[in-house]
Order: sequence, then structure tokens, then C-alpha cells
Amino acid sequence: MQHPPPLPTNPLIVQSDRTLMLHTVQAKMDGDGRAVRDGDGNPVTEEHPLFAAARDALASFCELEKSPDYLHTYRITPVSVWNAAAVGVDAAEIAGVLHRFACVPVPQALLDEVEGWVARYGLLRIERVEGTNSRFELVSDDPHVLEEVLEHRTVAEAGEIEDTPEGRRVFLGDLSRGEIKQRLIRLGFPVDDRGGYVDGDPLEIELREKTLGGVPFGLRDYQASAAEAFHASGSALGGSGVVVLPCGAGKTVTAMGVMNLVGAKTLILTTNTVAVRQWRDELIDKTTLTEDEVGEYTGDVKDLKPVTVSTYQMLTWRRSKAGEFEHFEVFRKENWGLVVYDEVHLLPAPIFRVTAELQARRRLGLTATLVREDGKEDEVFCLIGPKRYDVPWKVLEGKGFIAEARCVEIRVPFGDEDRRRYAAASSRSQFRLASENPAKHDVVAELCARHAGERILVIGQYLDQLQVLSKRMGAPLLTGRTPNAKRTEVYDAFRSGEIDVLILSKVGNFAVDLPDASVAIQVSGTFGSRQEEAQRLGRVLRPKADGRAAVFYSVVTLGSKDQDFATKRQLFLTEQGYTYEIREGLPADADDQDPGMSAPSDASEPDPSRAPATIAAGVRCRDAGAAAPGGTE
DNA sequence: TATGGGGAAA
DNA sequence: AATAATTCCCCATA
Repeated sequence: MQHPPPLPTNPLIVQSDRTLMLHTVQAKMDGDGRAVRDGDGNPVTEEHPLFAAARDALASFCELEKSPDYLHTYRITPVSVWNAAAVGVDAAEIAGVLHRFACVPVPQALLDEVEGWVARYGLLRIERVEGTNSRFELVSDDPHVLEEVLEHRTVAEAGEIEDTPEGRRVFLGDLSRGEIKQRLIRLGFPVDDRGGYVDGDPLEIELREKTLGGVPFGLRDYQASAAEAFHASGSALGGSGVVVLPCGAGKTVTAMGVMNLVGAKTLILTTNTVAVRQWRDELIDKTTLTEDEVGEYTGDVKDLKPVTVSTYQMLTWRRSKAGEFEHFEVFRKENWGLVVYDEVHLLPAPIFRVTAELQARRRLGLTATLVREDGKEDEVFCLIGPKRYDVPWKVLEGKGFIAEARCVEIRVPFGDEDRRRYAAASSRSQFRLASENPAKHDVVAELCARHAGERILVIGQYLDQLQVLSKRMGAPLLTGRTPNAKRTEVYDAFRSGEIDVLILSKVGNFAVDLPDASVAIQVSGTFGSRQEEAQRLGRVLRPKADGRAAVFYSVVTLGSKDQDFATKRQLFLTEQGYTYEIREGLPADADDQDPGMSAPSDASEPDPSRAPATIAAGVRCRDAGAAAPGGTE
């Protein structure tokens, strides 16, 4: 295979320790090829012309690890490569991307390693024993591989081994199918499960052409593609796995597309009761399913219907530590044709145990990110299935399916007194002190003033801090304690415009019924939780009627742990192509072109005088992700 | 039928 | 690694 030699002007460095470094900027040159310098003699930089393309190409097989301003660090992991392999990316394609963007030679050792990982996917397969329904065999085209993994006791014990003249064979029952996949992936062998599924009790599910409310309805092209990529025409090549779509891109609707293709009784699992009801309402509104066919199974109501929506907690509940999973037992008796897992990145670990028993059912995972804070991506991979489809956020933004968004990090210094307290504090309390820095309050107040007339959410982590803000802004505060009735009341007032500012505790991360807003101000967050950041941005991504961009502010304390964790939280969004403009303190109105102004469509020109101007330029890069990785067409 | 407390989870 | 808040469930009251 011929690859172009590395060009010194390329943005990527590939290291043999599996980390990749991507330059976001390059030195700006004048017509004579000399570096342009500013008034102080410092070189001027501009966004690297290949940065966006490289970022999007890398997204399909790497994880972004760090994203300081000028140099982003990625890591190639086995799971990230297997997910790519599962959608048909091969080693040559990965090597091609690395070579295309590299500025120094790509280490051969790494290429070999990646090739080894890609080759491992599918090296072991699970196939159904012909003529049976629930008997399977672990097979490999290479008998040595089978011998090799059987040397591990954990693997040998999970199957039934038979010695035949042709060699040893490994048979699996219905229940050991998931177990052996878990054990094998821990040894570095991702199994391609072609065992197929039981069809489940048939149930006709058609999509309406108009919703009950009379709104014309149909799958968007990417939703239909995602559904088909998952279903794979009903073959054992698909039928299980994860569809990755941004918040607001219509995961529920995509699931309806899948339900239509599968056409069988469906169990939908989600994170909380509010989400359960929303699923139910949506299903009745947009499909031919009737009230009698869609059941809610929660603490309040226990309806078992052909389509049943329940929560994860319901599934894993038991009376005592040693007791049985009573609700799961109820579900287990039903002949489901499809199980839908909403928000797979939040799927609690005990659900994996339960899911291991459900390998005979088709399984659809839905999520905005494959990244989990607990590092259990491999469990998702082997028990739910590989990634079947994804669309980068920026692509949907470019098509107007989600609102354009600016992310701004505002760094606020401590007051003198607080700085001393911070310095003297034990390292365990420093994060909280920095998070609750009262200097943030002025910034929040000012931001709210600048965005007057817009719907603004202020989201934070500490109730004390939020209470102070609530008083100061005269805005209502919603916490986990707020009763449902009060919540609804406040939501209504916010929706109608009676209230402009809403202050939210962690409820804001999950509340699905939260009204639309165009500005979010984050004042504190959970350590380095990337997915929380994504959820919060998701709050403002619903397209705006007037087409205006959304703004997401993250207010952090300058030079503190708060700032460090904020950087970590931003990783996922950076991976998705968002760029954070960094501001030290609140810029004066004049030189600040628009976070305050609500002009809907200007501001697409980067202001070269602004601090990291080249970074800011990336924010508006609409078609950055046009070459969608992971798509199946 | 609604409300609130307790416990557990992650 | 760690913290705080939140969620859910069931059950007991009214």
C-alpha cells in the first residue's frame, strides 16, 4: 500500500504509545512565506486548514483525551478500533487517515497493533447450531485461536466443550452467550455474535404521516439510515448495537423506525419516570400504536402491554440483597422481539448482568456518546452491541437539525480574601471553594442582563450557590426537592416568557420536560463529567424559531481546580467539533462582539483581535463535519 | 389518591 | 481518588 510521505505542514503526530497529537493552528505566513508577527513580535496563528478534516476523520476510531487550545490529544483504544471495525472501517483505512494527516512518520508498531485489533474483531464468532433455537457455537476460522482462548479457565468454564475428531468445539446455551462474550472481551477478543435472535411476538407498528396533533411527520434521512443500519434487513449481521445521535436529533423517532422494521413486542428501558411518560406519549402520537398497546411500568403504574416502557431502576430492584429481581422476572416471561436501551452512556452496571441473559433479543442502544465515565465501554460493546451508526453533531448543526451553538468559557479570578482561603484550604475542599467562588455571581448577573429577553438557564451543582443566585436574580430555583406540581408551574411560566431566567440544580441534567432555552450558563459542575457537559449543552440545542444561535457559557474560577475540571468536561464536545472561546473575565461590551447581543445571524466572522482568534473561528465552521465518519452509505 | 419518609444506588 | 445531589423504589400514612 502506497502512502504519501508525511508533510511537515500536516497537523498530526502519531506516537507509538497510541496517543495522537493534533495541531489546531499553524503559523500564519505572508505572501513571501514569512511568519506574520503581531505588534509584539509574536508569531500570529490561524486555524490549521486540515484541522477540521483530521478531527472528523479521527473521530471514527479514536477518543479525544485532552483539548488545550493548540494541541489536541487523542488515544486509540481497542474498543474504539473495534467500534470502527464493526461499521466496516478496516486497518488500511485507519492507516490511510493517519498517513494523510501526519507530519512525521507514523510508527509501524502502532499500525501493526491497530491491524491486530481490527483483525481480532470477527476472529471469534458465535453462530447458531443449525436446526436449533437456542444452541450456539463459538467458532473461529483459525483453530489455534479457539485453542488459545480455551486455555483461559474463565472461557472454558462458560461453554460446554466437546472433543471431536476435527478438534475441540465450544457450545453455548442461551444464557452463556453473553457471559462468554464478556469474558472474551476482557482477554482482548471482541466476539462477532452472529447467533441471531428470536423474533418475539409480532406487533405491527407503523409511523403516522401526521402526528395526532396534525403535524406532518416522517423519518429524516439520517434517522431512516440509522434504523436500517441497525436492522440490517433483519439478518444476524445487525439487530443489536448502538446508534449514536446528539441530544435533540430524535433518538426516540429513530427507535420508532427500528420498531417499525422489527415489528414485534418491544421493551423500552430509560432512566426515569418522566422519560417513561414522554416515550409513551411520543409513541402514541407518532405511531399507529394505541393507548391500549403502550404500557407504563413504573413505581406508580404497572402496565404490561405489547410495548412496555420502564426504568432501569425498576429492572434491578429487589427486596433484599439476596432476593430475586421481581420486576425483571415479570419482563423475562414476555416474548420481546426488541429491547431499547435509552441513554446507554448512563446504563447502570447491574443492567449489564441482566442484559447478558437477553442476548437472544434484538437490542437497540441509544446515546449521544459512547464515552462512559466508568470506563465500561467494553461491556456496552459486547452486551448491547457495537456502534451501528453515528452522525457528528456538527453535521446536524450544518443541516439545521440542531441549533448552532457557541461555547464560551469565562474565567473569573477569586477576590483577594477568597484567594487566600483557597490557597490555605485542603486539597479536597479546594474544588468546592473554586466552584462556589462568589465572584461568579456578578458575571452571571451581567450575562443575564446582556441576554435580556431570551430564555436563560443557570445550571449548577451546589444548592447553596444556586440559592444565592436565585435570590440575587429574583429567579426561581428548581432542585430535586421541588415537587412536581411546582415544577410544572415554573416550566409554564418560563415557557410563556413570564420568567426569563431559571436556576437549575442537577435536575437540569435529566429533566426531559424542561422548556426550550437559547442561553445556558453553567456555574459549577461534577468534577470532570464529560457527559454532564454534553447534556447541559443539549438543553439549548433545539433549533430556534428565528434561527438564532444558542450560547453556552461555562463560568469557572481562573487558575483553580475548577478551571482544570472544566477543561476535562469540555472534551466530549470538543471531540464533536465544538470550540470553546476562552475569556478572562467578562469582556467589556464594546470589544465583545456578541455573547451579549442577540443578533441572530451576524457574528459569523471571527474577530482577529480577540484572544485566541483562530480558535474562535472554528466555532462557526458549519460544514466542518461534512465527511461523516461512521455513516453506512 | 396523594404525600412524605427511608433506603439504596452510582 | 473524591463530593454532593438526585433519583428511584416501596411502604406507611391520611
